[in-house]
Amino acid sequence: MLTINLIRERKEFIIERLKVKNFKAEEIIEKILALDSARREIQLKTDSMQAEMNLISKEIGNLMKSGKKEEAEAGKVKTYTLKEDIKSLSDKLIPIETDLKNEIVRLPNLPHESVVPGYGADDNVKVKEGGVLPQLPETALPHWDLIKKYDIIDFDLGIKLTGAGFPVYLGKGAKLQRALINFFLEEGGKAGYREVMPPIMVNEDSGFGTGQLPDKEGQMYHATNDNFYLVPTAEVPVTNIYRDVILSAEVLPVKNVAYTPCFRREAGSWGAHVRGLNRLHQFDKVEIVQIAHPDHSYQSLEEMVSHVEGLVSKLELPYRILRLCGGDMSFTSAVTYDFEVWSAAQKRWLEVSSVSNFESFQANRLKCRFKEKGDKQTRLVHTLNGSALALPRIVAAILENNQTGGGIKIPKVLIPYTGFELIN
RNA sequence: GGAGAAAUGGCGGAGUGGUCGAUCGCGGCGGUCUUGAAAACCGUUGUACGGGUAACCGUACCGGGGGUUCGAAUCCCUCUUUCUCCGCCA
Repeated sequence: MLTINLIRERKEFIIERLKVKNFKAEEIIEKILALDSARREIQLKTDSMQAEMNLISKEIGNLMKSGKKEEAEAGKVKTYTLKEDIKSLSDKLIPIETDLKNEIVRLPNLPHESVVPGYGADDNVKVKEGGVLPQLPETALPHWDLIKKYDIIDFDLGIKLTGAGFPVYLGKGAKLQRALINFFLEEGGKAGYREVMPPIMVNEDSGFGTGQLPDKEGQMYHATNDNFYLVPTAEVPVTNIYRDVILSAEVLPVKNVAYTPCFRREAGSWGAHVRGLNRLHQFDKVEIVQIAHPDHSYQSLEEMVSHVEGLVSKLELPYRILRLCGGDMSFTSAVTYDFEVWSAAQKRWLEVSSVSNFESFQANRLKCRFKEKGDKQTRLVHTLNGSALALPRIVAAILENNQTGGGIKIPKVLIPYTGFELIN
């Protein structure tokens, strides 16, 4: 959520910037500014009426004390109409404030000045490519055939237990999941992230804080009896730790890493290119989250990108890093880097990580602020997060890229975690 | 799930209708003293919105929401959370 001050002061700038995200902001901004000035006008009136009211009440108190009952009664009479006026004015204020918030929430985050305009994946900018593309024989199998061959993931069983998109990991398949989770958490710890194990259901306030609610309501599983949402990513509970919190500047950046299963309804668009592990309703992910000083958040972003790069290269997966164009970025992001790994049998790049700086956009919703030592004013922090990493497509790439006649080779760094070198 | 008690500033803890944004203690910050530190002493100490170039001023906030009253931290209703006891339970 953009701050009202920014909208007031830099209207034209916002409109220009949002064009990069192909978002037409003029109309909403005009509406916001009109509501905002209406709000201030009413508040000014109610505040001064309230001040008068407080004054009269004090006088009545004093008169009562000194026994001047009649004068006190006269004072009371004065308040009756004043009280009614205040009530009717503040009743007007409520819908204005609601409308104002509803409108502000519709504005996406401003893309950073370095973000290029564009409409989709084709306009993204390749920043870097690493690793070696494996040469597989013509007989190489896609991962959905490999998992059947070695009996390590069962989709049909998942359909029986729950539904499509809820795979059951078996034997070495399950151990591989656990190994990857542990590997990612350990690497996060080495990079200075505190490990967090959060709840995987969150309340409405948390959903709002990170921007899933109200817009993306349909993308989350909703436990309606208790009004809880299954988390679509650990970003939600972990970032919300800092909702309504004022940090002191010395503790920044705050770095947390968390593993959670992730639940996404992802209505529509199921077909050939989302076969196997390419898209699931439930999957595992390790997420890194930073709360940063606004002056240093881009340093944090670069650090996170190189952390993720370290992970994919340690797993010996060919990868490329993209900077998303305006049109392909999320609503809340200011800058996003996507990581893709090469899936050799599908002959496709698969997105395995998205690392973003949200600047103060989430912080403003979260009311997460910090204070400089000796400073009276609070300022909004910057929040950042990134997958480090999401498991299913990493598994798909490992399975496909490392297949041999004798089985699937486990990347060296993972062997201490899996306890085996080969899936056969 | 049932019965009872409670929720106050960073923390502890007063305050049961009027000058209370809130006594006091601890902590934090600034200072005096000291070669330095500690101790002692003095001062200071929340957030948001609005007005003002600023100094500053106004308003709101005592778990959340609503009500009674000229006036609510204090009374009433409701929700949430915590604690104690009982029940159930991995």
